[in-house]
Amino acid sequence: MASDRPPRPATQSDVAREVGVSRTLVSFAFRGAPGVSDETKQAIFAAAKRLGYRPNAVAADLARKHRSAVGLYLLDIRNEIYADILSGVRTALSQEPNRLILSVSRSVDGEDRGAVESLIEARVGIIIAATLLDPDEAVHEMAASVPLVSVTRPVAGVDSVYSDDSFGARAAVEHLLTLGHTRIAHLAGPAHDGHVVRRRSYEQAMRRAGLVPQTLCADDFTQESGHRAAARLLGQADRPTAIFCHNDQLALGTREAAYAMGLSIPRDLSLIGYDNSRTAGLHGIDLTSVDLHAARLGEAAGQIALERLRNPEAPAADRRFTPRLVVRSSTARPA
Amino acid sequence: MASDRPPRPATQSDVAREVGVSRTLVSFAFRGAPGVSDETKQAIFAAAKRLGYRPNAVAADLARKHRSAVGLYLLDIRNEIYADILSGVRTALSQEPNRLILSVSRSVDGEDRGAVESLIEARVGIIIAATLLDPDEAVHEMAASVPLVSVTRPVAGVDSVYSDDSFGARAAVEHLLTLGHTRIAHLAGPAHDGHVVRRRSYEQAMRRAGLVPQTLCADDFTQESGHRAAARLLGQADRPTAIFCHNDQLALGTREAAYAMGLSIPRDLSLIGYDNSRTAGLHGIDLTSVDLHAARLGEAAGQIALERLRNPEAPAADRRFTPRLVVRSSTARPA
DNA sequence: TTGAAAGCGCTAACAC
DNA sequence: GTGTTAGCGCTTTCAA
Repeated sequence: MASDRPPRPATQSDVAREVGVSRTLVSFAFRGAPGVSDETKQAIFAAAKRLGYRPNAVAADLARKHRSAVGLYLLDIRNEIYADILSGVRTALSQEPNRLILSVSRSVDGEDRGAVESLIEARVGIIIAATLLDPDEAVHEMAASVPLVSVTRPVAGVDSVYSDDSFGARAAVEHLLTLGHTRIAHLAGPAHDGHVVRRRSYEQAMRRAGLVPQTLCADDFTQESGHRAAARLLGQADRPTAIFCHNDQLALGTREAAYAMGLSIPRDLSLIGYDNSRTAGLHGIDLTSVDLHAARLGEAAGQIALERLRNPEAPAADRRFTPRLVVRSSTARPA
Repeated sequence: MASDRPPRPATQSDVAREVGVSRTLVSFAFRGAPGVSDETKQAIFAAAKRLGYRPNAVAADLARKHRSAVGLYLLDIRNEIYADILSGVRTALSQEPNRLILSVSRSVDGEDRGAVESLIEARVGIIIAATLLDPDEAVHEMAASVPLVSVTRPVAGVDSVYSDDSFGARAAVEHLLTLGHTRIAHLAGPAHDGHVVRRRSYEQAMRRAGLVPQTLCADDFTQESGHRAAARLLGQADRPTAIFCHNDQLALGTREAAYAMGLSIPRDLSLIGYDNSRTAGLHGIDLTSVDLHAARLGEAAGQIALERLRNPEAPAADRRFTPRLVVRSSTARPA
């Protein structure tokens, strides 16, 4: 109800006046700083409650010299790995008092400086960014304004926490090769800096096996784009017997496209995704996928962020995790 | 690189000094306010760029009288409907300059005042909350500190945007009744205020049909909880032939539990979810589900928030949408 | 243990 | 079109 809301929210001064102490003490009391007697504290909290006082984080942030808030940028809220990364970051920060400010990209198809800018303007002390699609120079530019931890993508000279995409992609392709596939296509996302590792690794593995790589780029990383792109790929005369997709969403889209064309998985088409999302493991989906341990990446990123806040001059961290191929029944020998 | 970062970020004053004008003009220029000559504007932007100036949103927020930021609280980042709600809210706000501040609950199992508090402390002008699990009084308390729009849950006297859960649940149960089921169980989430509508509606529909309702509450709204609860339910001697779940995640967990016990869907068990998430529509999942049009709820909530900001005294909005049962192949006549 | 006072970087009257 | 000025609510020395 709008009507019974006070016109002006209570401030520290109001509480101080009510109790008959100075603002300083109220400030100390609320931050749990030492030097306030227990009685005073009680009186302050009681008065605060009476007045409906809420600390103003905006004002506190402004007054504080040291910026300790952590900004977290997430590329795609519909992709589970970002939820996992968020959990991981929270785990890492849970013991610390740092505030976490979230920023989710509004474009699924590429660079979104706006979302990161808003974090910079919110004056966070450090930004954890998962996943940056911007060109390397742009990332360096951002990192010049505020410390940055890049998650899922290594950037030279910038704190980076990522999974070995080269290893993951190779494992996927080799799995298909071992099964006897030769017409293996790759469904990539749009080609952004730092997002071509899986693709390059796929292409290398193919060439090393004496095969011709065929890469198709989807418009973005969503299931819908995957569906569209896969429809093209599968409509070809000499269609591939296996497709390795940049992520699970593209793979799920591919799967729908295949079924829509009357193809069966894995009989007519073997399929591999990347992320090992919950959906991939569902009965009836059983999608072979590469697990990049997103929650662990997030946790590591959170720890690195805290260290960076403590020590701005330390050399850039570079933490690489090894992914794991999870084989399910979406892959089999070619017919 | 940490080393080439300036110790103190540039401020409006720095830019003003560099250009040789007053801070006011810099402020006006950056906000696009009228009254700054084009030349001056150019000079200001050039200087800002040179100095690496970034507006400080924290300071701006503090100085501004009128709070226009919109805070969005999301209960569960892993549930697609919240991503849909976010999209909808963004659509509604896209024409307006209001900043959107996100807050995601850290507990999936219940009330999370902390996440809402942080929004209050961030001094947002209004909070859009999806979904509040707190008791009614608690919601009223929050709404006393800051205008609130409750999404997916109607709260008397508070702006509410929701879907007709009673209708949705009835449609689900009636679908199962029509198919000939009599042992229909309901898998609910934990019983929170405002989250018993689907359950009550289920129970009513059952009684009306002369049947005995059997409701089981999962620990929270996740797939894992659904799995656990369903395992109990399906382990019974006289197990149900159909289960209507509070949401898709619980339904997917139920599905896994069923398959793990060697049951087949829909042959041995008919299953209905709620949310009509993307996963529900995948080939091989084909989950019958109730679509509550989350994106539309989000958009309506965004619009209502903007109106409330303009007119604090207007009577509380109450916008109810009608859901739609989407029948797929997870439901069939009992064996 | 407490208080006074000087900002933090910006906005928004208001005056020129 | 441009400048002056008084805060916004809080933190944080520094003194008492």
